[in-house]
Amino acid sequence: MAAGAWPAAAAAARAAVRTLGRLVPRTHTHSTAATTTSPSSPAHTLDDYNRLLAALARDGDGESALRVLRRMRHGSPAACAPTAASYVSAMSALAKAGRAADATALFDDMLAHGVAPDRRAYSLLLHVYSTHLGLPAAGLSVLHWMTGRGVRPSAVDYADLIFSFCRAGQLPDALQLLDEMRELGYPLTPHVYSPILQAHCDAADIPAAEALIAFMRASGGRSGCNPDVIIYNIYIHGLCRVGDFHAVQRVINDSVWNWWVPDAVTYSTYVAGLCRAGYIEDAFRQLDIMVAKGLQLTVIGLNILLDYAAKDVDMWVAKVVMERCEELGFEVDVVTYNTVMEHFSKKMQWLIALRLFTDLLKKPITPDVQTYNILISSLCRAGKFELAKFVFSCNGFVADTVTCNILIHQFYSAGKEGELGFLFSDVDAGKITPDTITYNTLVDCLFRSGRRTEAANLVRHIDGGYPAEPVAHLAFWLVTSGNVREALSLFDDMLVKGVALDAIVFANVIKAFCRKGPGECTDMTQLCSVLDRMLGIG
DNA sequence: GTAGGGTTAG
Repeated sequence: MAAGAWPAAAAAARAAVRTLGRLVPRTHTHSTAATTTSPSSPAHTLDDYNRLLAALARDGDGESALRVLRRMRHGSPAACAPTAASYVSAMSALAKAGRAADATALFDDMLAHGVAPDRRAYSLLLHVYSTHLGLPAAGLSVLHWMTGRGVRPSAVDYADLIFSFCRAGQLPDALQLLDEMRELGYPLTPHVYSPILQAHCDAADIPAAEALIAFMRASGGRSGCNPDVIIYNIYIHGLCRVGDFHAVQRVINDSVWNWWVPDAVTYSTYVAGLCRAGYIEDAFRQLDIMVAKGLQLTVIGLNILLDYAAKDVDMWVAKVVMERCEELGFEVDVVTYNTVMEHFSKKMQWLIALRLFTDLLKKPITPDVQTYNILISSLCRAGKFELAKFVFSCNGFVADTVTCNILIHQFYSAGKEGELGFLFSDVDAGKITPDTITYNTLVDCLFRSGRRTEAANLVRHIDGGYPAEPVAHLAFWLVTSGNVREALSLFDDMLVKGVALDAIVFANVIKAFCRKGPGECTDMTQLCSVLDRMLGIG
């Protein structure tokens, strides 16, 4: 699907660029010449621009879309002023490029340039607010706004909002919109109901899920909203989560009477649920049943099965099952390899993990960052630090924060922190951005290797000073190592700098005191006085 | 609109 769409989009973009190449002035200095040579057909030119923008939207190339838009505004001929359609494409390109906030800014830009938004523009703005930015309330105000301006929202707009309210945990708002849709005569499809059902299932509220499905069935006749296979799959997943496998079996048994046919996802969900609950044998039994029905386990189902089979039964099962799946022509993807490699890595079987990695390279599967991180972690755990460094420096591998965290932890644990230069040079160059876990790990490592002052200095300077989690780690270590006075002066210093003590710091101080050993009474007294000082009441 | 994977914690 995606594989076909991309070349098509790229071809469309290329075609549009070719067309524009003839019509658009190449540089501003030659604009006069270009204007004279180009046929003066502004309508045609605008159409070409919009076709180009549409192609860029499909490609998610926000930067180029903005460039094209600028060119339309400032380049000549002036007749190419962007229309609502141009803005919609550019917004869509930005949203696809992960620049949702820029997309909403572009909508304002459109208004500022006196271009009236059309229905698509409103819908896209609503979509970006609700789905991309996770701000359903803002999306809802777009809905009211467009309604007020006489633009009737589509059923998709409502579905967008319902989905986004559900995801934000605001179920009552979603239900209210559903009512509104019904009152206004919009068609209610399973698509609209599914996020609501999902929300009930996520909350393990099975009675509510059942009520919703019963309601759909009851209203099914005329408006044609019988629950479909996806609805039942969501429900079955919910039943699996609460461990009611009898109900799962019943729902599947009753499927014929309820006009739906269980598919590969139904059974994969069932099998995965059984695995998660520890019923591995039942899982394999259902696997047989589904295969007998001509259904294949989906990749995701397979990956979950492998995950749990390896954990609970025997790690060799994972490798055998995976090889068997490949023989049977089941789809196997990078996650499958990562899952199995991780198990062998955790069991200290670095050679097998490495072997799986080389197998993967021979297949049309591309390893991702996680694959490399699992491999690096596995090699470090086995003490193969040179090999880990080699993998790190392999062509085509781009290390991320997790790589960094793994390496710091493992090299410090082995007393090899002196060899981390290769990593820190990438961090300094801005190729890798440290996160909270990086700093927590560094604090732990520095402290354990006896570099207490360095740990304290680090915490004082990162992220503008004293971020909560690293402070909590430092406090834990100071207390457990008996340096309570240093912990107190750390808190004093934070107070002076106006940094409040996060709850997690309190939690860690208490944990540290409780762990210090059997001298509970004296410790408890000291703990109380430390807490008083922290609260500023001592 | 349906299931899945990597790092720290003493």
